[in-house]
Amino acid sequence: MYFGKRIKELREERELLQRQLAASLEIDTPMYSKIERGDRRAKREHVLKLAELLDTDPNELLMLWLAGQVYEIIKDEELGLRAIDYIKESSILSSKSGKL
Amino acid sequence: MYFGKRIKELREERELLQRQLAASLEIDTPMYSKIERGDRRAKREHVLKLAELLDTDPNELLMLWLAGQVYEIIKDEELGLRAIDYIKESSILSSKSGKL
DNA sequence: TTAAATTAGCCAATATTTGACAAGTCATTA
DNA sequence: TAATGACTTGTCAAATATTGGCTAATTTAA
Repeated sequence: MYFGKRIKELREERELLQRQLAASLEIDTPMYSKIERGDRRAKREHVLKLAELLDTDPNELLMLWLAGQVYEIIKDEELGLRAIDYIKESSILSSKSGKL
Repeated sequence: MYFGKRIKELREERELLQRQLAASLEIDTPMYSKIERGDRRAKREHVLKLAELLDTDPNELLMLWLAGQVYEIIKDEELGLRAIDYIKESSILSSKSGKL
């Protein structure tokens, strides 16, 4: 499950149209369509707004949105998994102790 | 240990000057300095070239370089670690089975 | 103090991303 | 079949971000 697929799923459950969500996000329908298909990246504010509009957990959407961005970086990289393991190990995120 | 810090370490071990590496990479010294301090991002080709010039494992440098980029995305995000855990779990990387 | 090495700040060139539009497909219905 | 509505595709210019290079400042070492 990835971000675009998830918001499409939720939109269909709520029986909303792309043009309705697009209007709420103040973007045009083609743009929204592209976000749903992963062709364009949603802005952070759009993710939060979508969680509202779709009445769903913003953290779930944010997490999927972030994962998508990280994936974009490592998808073609042999060492991608090792790199994210390395980040986890250095545990700089939770401890706020340093930077990469 | 992060990318910039590591190449600085290696450079000093080899007793090389920034301007020497900069010249080899065909960028100017201030630019190289910024890469070392994490102010600017090295290009992938620069990473490989640096591994050569510093006579070190290219995979180590590439991994650190990737980790730095991933870190840039999640560093200020509460959900950053969950996002990378999610990527690992979905194991789309090794299996090449899908996308986020 | 000098000179070399490194860093900081700025700016223009370049690249990437964004949003908008027009036109297209596809499915449904009159 | 024709028309309508929902969604998608492609293209383009505007807005943003990134890059590289220059000058000047700062730090370091002799």
